[in-house]
Amino acid sequence: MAATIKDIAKKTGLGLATISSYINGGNVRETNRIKIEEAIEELHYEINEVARGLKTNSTKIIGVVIPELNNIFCTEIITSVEDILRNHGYATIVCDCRTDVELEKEAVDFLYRKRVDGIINMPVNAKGSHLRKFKKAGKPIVLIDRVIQELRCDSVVVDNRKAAHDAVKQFFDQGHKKIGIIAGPEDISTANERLAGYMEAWEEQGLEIPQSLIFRGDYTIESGVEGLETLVKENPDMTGVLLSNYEITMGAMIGINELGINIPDDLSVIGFDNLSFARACKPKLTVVTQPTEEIGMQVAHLILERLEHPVKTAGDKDKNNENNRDTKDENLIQDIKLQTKIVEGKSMKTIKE
Amino acid sequence: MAATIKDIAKKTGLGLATISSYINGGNVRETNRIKIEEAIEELHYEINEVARGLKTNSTKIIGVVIPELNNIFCTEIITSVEDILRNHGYATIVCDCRTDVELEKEAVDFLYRKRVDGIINMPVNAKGSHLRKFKKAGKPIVLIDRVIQELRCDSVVVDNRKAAHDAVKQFFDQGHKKIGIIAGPEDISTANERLAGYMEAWEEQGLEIPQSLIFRGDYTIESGVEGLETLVKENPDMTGVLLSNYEITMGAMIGINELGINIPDDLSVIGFDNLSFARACKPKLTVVTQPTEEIGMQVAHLILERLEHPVKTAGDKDKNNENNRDTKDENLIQDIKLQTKIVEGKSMKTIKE
DNA sequence: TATATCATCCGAAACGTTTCGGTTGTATTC
DNA sequence: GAATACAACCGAAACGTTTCGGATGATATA
Repeated sequence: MAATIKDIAKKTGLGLATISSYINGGNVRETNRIKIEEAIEELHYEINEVARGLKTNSTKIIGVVIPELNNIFCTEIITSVEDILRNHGYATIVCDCRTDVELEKEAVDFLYRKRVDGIINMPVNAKGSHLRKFKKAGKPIVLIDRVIQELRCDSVVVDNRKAAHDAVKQFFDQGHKKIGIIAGPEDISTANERLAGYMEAWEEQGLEIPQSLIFRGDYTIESGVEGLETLVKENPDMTGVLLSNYEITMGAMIGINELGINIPDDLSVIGFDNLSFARACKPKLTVVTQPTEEIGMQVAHLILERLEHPVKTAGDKDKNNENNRDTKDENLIQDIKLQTKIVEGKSMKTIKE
Repeated sequence: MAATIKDIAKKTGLGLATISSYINGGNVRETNRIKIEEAIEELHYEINEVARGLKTNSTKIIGVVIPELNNIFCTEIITSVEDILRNHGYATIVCDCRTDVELEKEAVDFLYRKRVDGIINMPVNAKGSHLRKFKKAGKPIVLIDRVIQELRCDSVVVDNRKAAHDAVKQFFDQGHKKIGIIAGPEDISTANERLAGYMEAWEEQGLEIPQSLIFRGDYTIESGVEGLETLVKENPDMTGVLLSNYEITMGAMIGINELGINIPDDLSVIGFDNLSFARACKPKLTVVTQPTEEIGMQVAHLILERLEHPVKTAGDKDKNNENNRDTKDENLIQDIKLQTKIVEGKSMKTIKE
């Protein structure tokens, strides 16, 4: 049906190899160049990337597996990643796995069968078995936002512990004593790190944390609503609360709205991410923001680097470095950690002694 | 490197065709089944979809081209589409074209070269030349949200005119007289339809619209901020405003916040989309909501239908129906139009006579 | 003019599947 | 036990590229 390189060869009277060479940037005689271009135009020839991929054993596609497409933190990063990869000739297949481990594995397997050249993953949890195929095949893997202990590979994360610590410290500095947190689920490392930062700030004050001030949500809007209502009910004396991701922040604002709580007079809050949302809240929210665009840039550059200088797999090593096996790889691994910052709003009250 | 069907054949002593048949659900003797499965396990065989795609001339991939990944309206729809397609054995490649016509064309061309089986597009503007290749190749196209006049193909849209009309009518019903709108850009059909609905409601009242009440934004947060500030400044007597998409709604809320305007006492508003955001606003916003999940479902089913019963291209027709050319196709085309609904909040004031 | 150099061109083989048409072997029927 | 039916099996060709090694022709050099 569609025109092939053979049709072009036939039409121009040239050989297959010549057409192929021309298409891939090779030189041909001027008269032939014209003939080829005319034939391409006339037959509506378009290169068949499937065939090319089979032959070259590289698809120029990077797989991206994220827990949720419908999540601004993810999409901001992906937008940034895509931009850079596209400018380097790579396309992306984005797979949303609905925060489901099964679907995540399916997505990774699917991408493997599609023979993508590398994979970028914001993992659902801290296990990494689903990525083993890629590791074994020597194809680059870059993790976003969450690291996987059992799988050594490049990653880009933010300093979650410090982010939460600094936010909670700000509460203490402003004279707050009862500071709550709506944390994320236990199987997500960022959630645990943020909770750890929260605890660390308490420890610095030499204070014991009342357990009732910690609510474990699951990074959803609903858990934000529920968390806020629970915390407020169980801690009538709570004066501040840290909302540990964007969905929880939004959920908490809904709860605050419905309960008729006044910010910052009744309660001070520090939210997370999405500056536009923070500005649209009344009063404007103080939030911790993550450098999503920067994350995307780092991720993209990391994987491009690996695509050009692949890490040797164990099988490739020659006799010389049989002893220091893997050490080279290990040394090459890059763990990039970026810093968050706090953008001041009007949701924080200063409590006088 | 990676194991192939040949390796399995060699290892099991069976023929190539047998392995292939087994992989595709064919029957083999029980003893052979075990041998094959063992070999697959041992050699870590994974089917090569690139090779399969070349041979079968079908990739089981649907391309999705949208103006912006970083847009909740888009991602909600895609999430829903993806879910259904995946359950029918199709994967998706999502391309964000940054609301740029050039990039949109590049994305479509890219997907064509990748030989995707069909394409779903939320077009940047009303021209459709970028999709011609797919039309010509007889591959299904489904448009979302915006129709393209010159290109007859399936589409799923919402009744934008009625959506805006009903919202504005509600303002009039509540006694408002000076009702503004922050509209979208002129080259996007939904923006024009919503503006038309706004005008229609005015006409029903037999009133002339002061031009100063109409602000043309571009569907971004920034234009929402700017639009609100402009409208308020130029129309001190404006009592209500319709915000014609989610970004504009958020932007307007930022503007309202910064100007210290009280809702609904100083100004009543009706926003668009994203119910969670509406609930998080203070007071809770009244919004027009679009059925994103339903849109996604319809889109997915439409393209699945077409994949199974492809429309005949002009070239395929035989002599018998040479006269009624294309009529069959035309009749088959489905334009699905869905309705929005208004979710009441507390951002609307009733004005007494 | 003869030789060397170099750009351009070429066909065949290969990538890993699916599929066609045909062969083998087992079970069923008479 | 022969004839029949049918499931299971098989190799070769094909899908549309890239690439290898070599052939051809034009130009520069002697």
